[in-house]
Amino acid sequence: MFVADNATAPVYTIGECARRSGFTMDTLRYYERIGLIDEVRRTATGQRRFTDGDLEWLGTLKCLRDTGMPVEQMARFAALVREGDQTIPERIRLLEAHRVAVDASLDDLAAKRDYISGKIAYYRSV
Amino acid sequence: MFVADNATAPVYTIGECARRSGFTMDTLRYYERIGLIDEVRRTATGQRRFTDGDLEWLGTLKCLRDTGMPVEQMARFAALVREGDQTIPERIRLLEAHRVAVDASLDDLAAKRDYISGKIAYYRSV
DNA sequence: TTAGGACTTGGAGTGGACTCCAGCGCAAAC
DNA sequence: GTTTGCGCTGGAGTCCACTCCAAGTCCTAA
Repeated sequence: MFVADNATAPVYTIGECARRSGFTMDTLRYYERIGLIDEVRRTATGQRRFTDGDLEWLGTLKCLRDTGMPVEQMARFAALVREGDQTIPERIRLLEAHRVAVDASLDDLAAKRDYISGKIAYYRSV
Repeated sequence: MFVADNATAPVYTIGECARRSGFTMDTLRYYERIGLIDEVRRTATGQRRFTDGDLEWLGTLKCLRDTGMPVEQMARFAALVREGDQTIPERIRLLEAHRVAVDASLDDLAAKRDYISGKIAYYRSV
């Protein structure tokens, strides 16, 4: 399920990977440079080839990023993943702390949405 | 209800206003400079004195800002408010468009929170 | 085989939203 | 009445997260 046959697994150019992941090509290269993505495999001539595994990881990164996690914290998470299974408890702690933050921002956002609705209703009543 | 007696209405220093509004003093001055806040009243020696009315407006700005509205769009909203009641229909349009955006980001955030929860559950199961 | 698009690099540049600073005047608490 | 601290200005600086660039190489479809 997670480990595809390398010989036949589809690989993606950076353009295709950008299309599929929702990041730009520049962002993908940037993320690789700062260590958010492991060294991406290359063709003999040096072009990047992303795998489905890379895409899955990028999906996780997208989720963390879009929920407001700073790049630096994502980098710490990426480092933990690289270190192996013994870091799973710490990864859990990190994700739980993040979930708490996301929940708080959901609550805050919902309250503010209601405030905006109230404002609209007020303007309509004028 | 909205128009207090100016002679006795409480006024706030910029520090107090910062504490109450949730913006920093620097941000308040910055917002005034770029026209997000009307010219704030001053003491004879030039110090700012914010009123409850200012604070109410700052509450609206905080709400818009915290829900992701760019400063430039808030400035357009502020300009509409300054122009008077005939701009109310346009203000409604602006706020409704913003509410749609906020709703979308609420949905997105909730979905991503669930993804994170799933990730945590997965790590726990390992 | 060749045209045109996709990809490479390191480094510089951008945009948004603040945030800080120096050097000063004013306030208010003891 | 002085010290401690708050506030003033204009302009420069910062931070984050990209984003763009030039000059070159590579890939693919006709």
